[in-house]
Amino acid sequence: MVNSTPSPLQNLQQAGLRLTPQREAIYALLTETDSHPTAAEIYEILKPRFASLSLATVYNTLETLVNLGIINALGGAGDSQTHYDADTSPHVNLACLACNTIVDIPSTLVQEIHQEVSQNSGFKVLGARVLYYGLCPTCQAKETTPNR
Amino acid sequence: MVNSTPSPLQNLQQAGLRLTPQREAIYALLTETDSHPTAAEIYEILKPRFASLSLATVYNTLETLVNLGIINALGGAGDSQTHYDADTSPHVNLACLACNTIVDIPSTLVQEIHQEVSQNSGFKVLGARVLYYGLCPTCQAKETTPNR
DNA sequence: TTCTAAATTTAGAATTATTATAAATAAAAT
DNA sequence: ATTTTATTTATAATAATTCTAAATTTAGAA
Ligand SMILES: [Mn+2]
Ligand SMILES: [Mn+2]
Ligand SMILES: [Zn+2]
Ligand SMILES: [Zn+2]
Repeated sequence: MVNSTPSPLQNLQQAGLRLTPQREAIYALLTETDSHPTAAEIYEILKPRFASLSLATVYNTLETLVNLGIINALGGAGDSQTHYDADTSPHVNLACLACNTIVDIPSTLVQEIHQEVSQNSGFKVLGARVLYYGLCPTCQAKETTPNR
Repeated sequence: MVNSTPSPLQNLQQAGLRLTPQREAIYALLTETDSHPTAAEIYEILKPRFASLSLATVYNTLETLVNLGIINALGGAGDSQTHYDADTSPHVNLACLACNTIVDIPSTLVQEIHQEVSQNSGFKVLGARVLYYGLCPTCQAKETTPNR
C-alpha cells in the first residue's frame, strides 16, 4: 500500500500549479464543512488563522479549483453570492430562500440523470448544478406567523 | 367551453396586481422563446416595440413573476447574468459555458426527483434549478482547435 | 366625468459581488 | 547567486442588480 487517500489537490501540481498553504486551507475548509459557504464566508473563517489572507486569493483559489473540477460552484441561493461545494459527486442541493442555507439530499436518481444527459445531449458535460429551492422547516414556521 | 388556455398571468390579478402591457409583453416573449434570456436581452428585444420601456421594469416584472411561481430564475450560465425560463415544468436545462446558451433536455427522471425531494426533505419546495453545464457540440469543435 | 388613492413605470443613483491590475513576495529553475 | 515563474496581496475597476423618488397610469369612488 502506498497512499490510501490521494487528495484531489494533487491535480494542482499535475497542472503545473503550486500547492500553497492558502489553497490547502481553503480546500480543507470546504471538505470539512457541509454548509456550502460563499467566498466571503470562507475569507471570514480563515482570516483569524491566516492573518495576511486576501479576499482576492479566496476568489482566485475557488476559480482555480472549479476549473480543475475539484469543487463545484452552485450559484446563488436566494442571496446574490455564489456558494461552493467540495462534494462533486451527483447529489441534490436544497436551498432555503429565507435563511440562505444549502443542505444535501441523498438521491439515487441524480446519477441516472447525469448519464442520461451526457449520452443524449451531444454536450461534453463538465458539471451539474442540481439545486431545489424553497423554505426549510425552521423558516416555514416563521412564515406561517407573518408579522407580530 | 369558456376558455381553453387560461394564461398563468391570470394569477397576477388574483394577487391584486395589474396586468400591464409591459408585464404581458415580457411574459409573452419568455413563453415564445426557448433561449432562456437574461433581463438585459429581454430589454433589448422589447425596446424597439416598446419605446419607453425601462430596464428596471424588466427586473421588477421578472421578480414579480418568479415570486408568483409563473417563471423560474435559472441563475448564471458561465456568464454572470441570471437567465429566466417560462417553462416551470420539471426538466433539465443544459448550459454551454463557452457561448452561454441554455437548451432543454427531456427527462422522465426529473419529475421523480421533484417528488423525492418534496417528500423526504421537510422543505416546502417552491422551485427547481436543474442545470447541467459543459460545452455544446459547436463549442467543442472550437475547443479542440485551441489557437490559430 | 372628475377626484383620489394605490399601483406601476421610469430614469438615474447606489450597492456590491466579482474581476482586473500591478506591485510585492515566494518558490523553482538555472 | 541569479533569473524566471507563480502566487499573494491591496486596491481599483467593472457591471449586474437593487434602490429611490418623481412621473404616469389605473381602478374605483364621488
Ligand atoms: Mn452539496
Ligand atoms: Mn428550460
Ligand atoms: Zn431557512
Ligand atoms: Zn456553446
